[in-house]
Amino acid sequence: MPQDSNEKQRERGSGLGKVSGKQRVTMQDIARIAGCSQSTVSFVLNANTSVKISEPTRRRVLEVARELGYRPASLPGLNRNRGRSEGTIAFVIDKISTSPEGIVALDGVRQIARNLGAIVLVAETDGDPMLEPRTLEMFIEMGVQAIIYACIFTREVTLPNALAETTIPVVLLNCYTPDGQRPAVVPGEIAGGHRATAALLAVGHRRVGTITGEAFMEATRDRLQGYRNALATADIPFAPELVVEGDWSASAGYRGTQQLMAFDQPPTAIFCQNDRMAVGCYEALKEMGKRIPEDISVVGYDDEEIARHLSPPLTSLILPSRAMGRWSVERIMQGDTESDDAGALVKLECELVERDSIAPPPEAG
Amino acid sequence: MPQDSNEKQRERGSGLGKVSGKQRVTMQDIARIAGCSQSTVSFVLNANTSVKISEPTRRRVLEVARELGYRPASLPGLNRNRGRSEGTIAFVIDKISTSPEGIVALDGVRQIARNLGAIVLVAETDGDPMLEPRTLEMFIEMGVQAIIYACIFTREVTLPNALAETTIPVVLLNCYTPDGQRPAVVPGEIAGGHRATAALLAVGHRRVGTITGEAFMEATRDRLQGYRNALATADIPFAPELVVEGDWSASAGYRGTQQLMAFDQPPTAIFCQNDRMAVGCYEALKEMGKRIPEDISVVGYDDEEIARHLSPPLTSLILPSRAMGRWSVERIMQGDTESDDAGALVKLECELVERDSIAPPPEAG
DNA sequence: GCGCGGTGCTAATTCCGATTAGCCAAAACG
DNA sequence: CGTTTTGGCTAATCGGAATTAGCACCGCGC
Repeated sequence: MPQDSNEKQRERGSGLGKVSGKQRVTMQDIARIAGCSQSTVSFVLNANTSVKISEPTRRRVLEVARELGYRPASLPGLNRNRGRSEGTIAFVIDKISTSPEGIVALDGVRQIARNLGAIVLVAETDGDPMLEPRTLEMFIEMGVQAIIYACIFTREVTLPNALAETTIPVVLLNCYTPDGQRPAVVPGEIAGGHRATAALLAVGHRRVGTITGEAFMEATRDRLQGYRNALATADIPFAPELVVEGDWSASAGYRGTQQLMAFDQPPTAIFCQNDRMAVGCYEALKEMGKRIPEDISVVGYDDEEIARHLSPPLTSLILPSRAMGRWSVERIMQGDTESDDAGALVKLECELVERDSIAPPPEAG
Repeated sequence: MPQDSNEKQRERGSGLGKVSGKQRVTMQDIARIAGCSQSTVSFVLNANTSVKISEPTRRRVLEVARELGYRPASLPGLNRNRGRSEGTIAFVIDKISTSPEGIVALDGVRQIARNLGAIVLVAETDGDPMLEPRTLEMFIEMGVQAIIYACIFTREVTLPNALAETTIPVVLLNCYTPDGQRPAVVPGEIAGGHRATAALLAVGHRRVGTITGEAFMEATRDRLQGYRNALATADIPFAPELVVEGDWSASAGYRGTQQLMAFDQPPTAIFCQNDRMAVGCYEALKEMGKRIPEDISVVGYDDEEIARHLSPPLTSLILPSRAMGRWSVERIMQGDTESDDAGALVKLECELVERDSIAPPPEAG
């Protein structure tokens, strides 16, 4: 009876477009569009090596699968009723235990997720080349709603295959891809370096030293860039000798400070590009009998717990970890509706926390 | 052919008992044992109301399903090869961000899990009465291999339903049930309090004050118990006035110390039941012009980061968080083979870290 | 004693996706 | 030039679970 068949078709087809498209995307659908059999789709999607699939076919299948937003329908027939891992967001990070930032970012994620009733699943991969893909694949198979891929150090990453190929929303936190394949958030380090330096310039300092992190790290480059920008803005020529390379450690701060203070014209302020180095800086200055901030001003970066407990309390910049976490979730949610400019790299501001380690330079009164 | 059928049965049945029983438990299996059809099992397990099932049948099915440890086999054909969430351990904790212990415990878990190639999934529930069960159920449905249920404060818990009912291994970390339904690890706080006090008694102190946490907390009770035991062991009568109730905060340590030192016969040593209170204790003592450890000895507890940075460095006790994490995973693994004494409550030792805050009492020379 | 409806269940079907076996054509080989 | 190999793919089938349709039985009113 043709009418029956028509009716069935209509029923099936009606969900096309938006309307929460009743029908799940199945391997059959992909096969039809990609012009191959369901089996082939199965092989491709499972990367089953027991059967060879040509590269073009493989790609076509992958392409279509992505376009249709295929997901293993997860369960056999259960697809429709039980939403296994619906409402869950995966937070995958390389290292979470070593520094507080990861945890703070996670906290931001959880705050927002909580409001939405979403469960946040966390996995730490140590950047392990075996563990990480396995973890990501597992999350995807599991059917999480979105993945937040975070790095403990701000850096460029090549998107893991699993993430490059998946159709579920992915947000990069504290890392980004060169081609902006996925939305990403990082701290505005250049602006931060600028702000830290400007805070010193604002009260009259003209010779501002800085102790950087390791040269190869982006945070170092960017914070230094901000430092230079601030000097330029204030029409102060950049003096290379006032830049000392450190390695984020307290002892590097100690040595760097000694080096800076040994000049005939030592700086009247030091911008330590993280708080741990500021600790070493404090120590060196106190050994020299210098008072902070009367004799010399200091600014840190990262606003770690210790900044509050130094004497005097250290002016520092807050890494927007929590805000990045929040942004990620918000981005995921809005992505549901408007997912056009997928590849925007967003930078969030590093706020300045003014404490008592800055004062006008001695001469400037 | 009866032989064939026999063979098949043998094949199926062979996995009974240990031997990792190849075959997954299917609805068919449940149906056979419960004496009904697969459909019926499906209806019962999905609480599908479109078909009526009598209460006795329903219960029988549920019972059998529980006994066999039924799990939705998850995927359609995937059952055999791909272990979706096989090799994953769920770590569910109430609060992880607020204090380092949770993270350290997690780290211990991950260390061991890593060696086994297992992925650790973390979820923080805030102890939320809605979120927690949802999270646990999700993990169970997801098919994780085991669940570690952790609390940030040592305490007795009533096992969430999801955990009480599930057949997958569950370990309690830093909490336990009164009836020992599941294996559990907690720190040996009584022994710890004993050890802290004994360290003071060993160098000659006879009047040892202590500042406790909040009275309702188990850690407080146990550490105090250890303190009393140590006194008793050294044949020193317990003096109630030397016990001051605090609340774990630095200011409680400060006030408690003032209170203790106001006696005609002030103590020559103070056991602060956590490091934060020891910070307040140090402060109070310094204000009074007392030297540590020459005039008065101090012991902390928890060995937080700050203990190392006090002046003089504080002798403290390490919470065995990492060890508890490790123990949990090991327990899970051995549970595969020998799962008899399920309900053992294991206490792990709190190690004493000797630094420079203990010396013999002034008079005792 | 006969339809009638409800309860409790099952047989049969269906769905998604994995897997096996094997087809076909092009490449390599003799 | 015929034969074997092998790369690339599909048809057919299978398995777990949901679902539809409907069967058997029981009590009930007439």
